[in-house]
Amino acid sequence: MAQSETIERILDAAAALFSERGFAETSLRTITSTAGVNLAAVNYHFGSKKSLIQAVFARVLEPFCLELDRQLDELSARPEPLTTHLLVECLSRSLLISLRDHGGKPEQFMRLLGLAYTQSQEHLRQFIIANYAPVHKRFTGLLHETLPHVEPDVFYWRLYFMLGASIFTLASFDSISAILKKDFNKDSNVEETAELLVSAISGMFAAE
Amino acid sequence: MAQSETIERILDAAAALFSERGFAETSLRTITSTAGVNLAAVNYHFGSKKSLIQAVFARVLEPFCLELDRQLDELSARPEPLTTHLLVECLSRSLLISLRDHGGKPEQFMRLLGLAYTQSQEHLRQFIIANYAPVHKRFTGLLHETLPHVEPDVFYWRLYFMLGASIFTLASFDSISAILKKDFNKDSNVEETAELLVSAISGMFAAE
DNA sequence: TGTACATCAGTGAACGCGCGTTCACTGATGTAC
DNA sequence: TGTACATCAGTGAACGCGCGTTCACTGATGTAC
Repeated sequence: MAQSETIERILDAAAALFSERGFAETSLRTITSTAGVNLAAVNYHFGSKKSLIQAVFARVLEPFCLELDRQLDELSARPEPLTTHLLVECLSRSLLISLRDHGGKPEQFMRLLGLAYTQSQEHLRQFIIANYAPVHKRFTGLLHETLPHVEPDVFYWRLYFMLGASIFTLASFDSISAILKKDFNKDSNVEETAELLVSAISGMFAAE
Repeated sequence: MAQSETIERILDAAAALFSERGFAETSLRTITSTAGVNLAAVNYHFGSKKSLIQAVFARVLEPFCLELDRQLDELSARPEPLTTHLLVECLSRSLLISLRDHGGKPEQFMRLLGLAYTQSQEHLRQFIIANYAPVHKRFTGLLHETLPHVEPDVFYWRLYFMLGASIFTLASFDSISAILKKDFNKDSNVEETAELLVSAISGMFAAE
């Protein structure tokens, strides 16, 4: 039996449409007609719309977490001590590399991540926590070690500041860069913006 | 004719439900049954669901922008020069004061603001820009004057970093503070968190 | 003061529509003998 | 090699349901004369 393309086509269309409009605003009919497959194919392959949403996230989070784990191995093997800036840079690099290697777009990834947090998708939050907690714990543990003077609760809040700044900005990357082009005739790209984010976030962690 | 309570009851219920679930996930039936009014009352008083969404935002943005304008007047009247920290603090204070004076909740306000940016509500973004651009321009203009060494495009990105960190964190305030209570037995309140935000954001603007 | 009318907030029931899901079915491919 | 059957990706049409909106209507209050 020839390997089916249908599943990949559905996932591609769903990722693009979810990230643009959100989950509730995207119907299975829009997804399947965009993907050029039959309406019933989603329920045939994934069982339900909820499971499709989770599958979209798994496909994008899996490579990212593997890459981050690998990059953290490399960084930890170095002789010199870790710094806040090195670790934040490592996080950013892992994201960009894993997306580049799997044909993903950072804007789309970040919009999806933002949706997971802001739309009421309790099943999705639990799915993400259940599957990707270990590498999350590893990263935040290492990062906190570089900031021994920062209290645990303040550190925790700043993690969310970092997450919010990153998700919000890269999720709106297209519209913000369009404004920059219009107002300042300045071209932007995701890599440079990620560098600005890394600097700003490092400054934020070092505050006070 | 006795002043009708219906409109206020609808706005209260809609603000609470929208901020918890998003726009598409909140039906007019849920809103009207929560408010204890007739289903048709929304279309009678507001004309459509879209207009109701805009009315919810107007009720919360109006007092905030007035307060911010007032606070900026006060700040500008002082003899000493403005600083980044003073301005960010002023923004935070205006938000908290305007909400306190009008019975609003910062978490709800921020979740709504987050929805406006992340859910595909073009009509809403245009409505907000059309109505509240002047005070936005005034604030960002003053803030940029305190950072003469920061290029316009970098400044613009950092504005979004600030916005993202604030919206994302305060929108999830309840769940984050629940985790802090559980893991570190630490009680949080919005005012203290806002102070942490102001410090972190000032550090972020001062980075590099 | 009394009456006829206008105004308007609010109502109950129904409308058509798009939604996620289901189901009986098709047809190509793989497997057992 | 040939045949019967199993497997499974994919299909077309229909299902019931909840949605936003509409509409004819009610009843209380305000206004003109």
